[in-house]
Amino acid sequence: MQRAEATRQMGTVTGLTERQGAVLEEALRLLVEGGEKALTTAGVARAANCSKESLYKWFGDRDGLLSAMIAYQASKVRTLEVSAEALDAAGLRAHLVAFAKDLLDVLSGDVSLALNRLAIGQASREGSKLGRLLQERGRRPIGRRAGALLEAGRKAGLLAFDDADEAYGALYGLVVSDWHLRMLLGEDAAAMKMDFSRRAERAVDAFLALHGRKG
Amino acid sequence: MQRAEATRQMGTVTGLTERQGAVLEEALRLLVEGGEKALTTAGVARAANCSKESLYKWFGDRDGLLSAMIAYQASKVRTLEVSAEALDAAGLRAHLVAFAKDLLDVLSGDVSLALNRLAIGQASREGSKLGRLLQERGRRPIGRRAGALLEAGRKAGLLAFDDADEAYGALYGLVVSDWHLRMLLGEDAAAMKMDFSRRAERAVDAFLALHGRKG
DNA sequence: CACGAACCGTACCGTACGGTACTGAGGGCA
DNA sequence: TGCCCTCAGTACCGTACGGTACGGTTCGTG
Repeated sequence: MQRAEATRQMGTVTGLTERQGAVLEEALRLLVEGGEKALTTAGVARAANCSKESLYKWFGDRDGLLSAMIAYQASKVRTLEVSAEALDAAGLRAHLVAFAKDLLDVLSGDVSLALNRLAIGQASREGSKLGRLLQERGRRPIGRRAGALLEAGRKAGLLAFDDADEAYGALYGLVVSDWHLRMLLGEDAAAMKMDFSRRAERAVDAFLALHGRKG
Repeated sequence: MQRAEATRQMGTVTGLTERQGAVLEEALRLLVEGGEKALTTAGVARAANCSKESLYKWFGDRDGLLSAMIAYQASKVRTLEVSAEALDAAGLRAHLVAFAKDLLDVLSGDVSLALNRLAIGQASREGSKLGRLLQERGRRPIGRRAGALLEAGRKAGLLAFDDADEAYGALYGLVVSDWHLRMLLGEDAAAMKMDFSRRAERAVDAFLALHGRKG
């Protein structure tokens, strides 16, 4: 029974057993608490009550463990798809504000910050494998959600822009500005976190002033 | 004579001898080439033809060396002050575009990216001492230059905004968007670097559409 | 010339990490 | 019952790094 439970797959996507997911969970906890330096193979094994040998069997080597952590975390964050309902101006604004607030919440999350720091720290060597993984699994889904929303807004005659990527870039910049970098550099996220809603609304209003039709 | 030259101060600000500056230069080169992993005390000593003992005498410990590298690099980047001449609309736009292009150039520079990666990698532990140093020495001078420019634009009746910080945040976001993070994650900067001028102009035009007076 | 300060080169030490090998226990399966 | 597979726990190895100590050299100074 215990054996069967351990072998059962977590989800069809990840290809990990529940046991392995629990190990990755512990690894993420260690990373959030102490940074990359605290993420040693012996430490993960101890924290997760497993042997180093199992770690190497499951994930290959330390880099494999790091990649698995990113993939695992990305698999947990599900971006809700925008409903294709008919949009009016107020609905579009509400959707944009919700998107902006979600974006700020995700970027300021402990795990997100820790994984971004990890990938950035490794970006100089090894062809930035982790960086690409983080981009594909973390950033691109968010961009797709925003892209669909912007496209829907244009189809409904509420937005005007030539290049969807450029419009999304403007929205992203207005929402995030340099906050992400400042949080990555260690500025207290809690102090900045106040009033994400207000910030999201101001940014969306500015974006609509740029790309909204008939104000 | 050679001794006297070695003792001469580089600049009144840094408090470093030329020899020490040359050592930091080599350390920065190593950091840019191989990332933090390549920045070992033995490696710096070998590359700079100095002894590890001297390194520890001059900079205290490894963290002191890292801090000195940031301070040294910041002392080299001098932000040209905006001339307080009378501004017209075209002049303001030109100044803003120049600022935006400088900002993109600085952020995409090899040394800047390497130092940001270094500080971000260390942000989790030690209270992010390097991160704060990088903010104070690197980011704040740039912000002051932009702030002065925006204030001059408002005084000349060319710009309208309530909060200068918020206006600067919008300008920064429109110019940089997520490019800085993507470069930090290892995305090829050279491929993105094309057409910084064009990007700066589009961003400034958007900013002026938001905060410019009489368009 | 003699003394001392600064410094280079190198050898050295303790430690910590990544990765491997071994042992023993528990449970599925015939 | 006996076999086998998996895994936890631990001991082990090689390496690499931060930091320290020492011998030898150069150069300024009295």
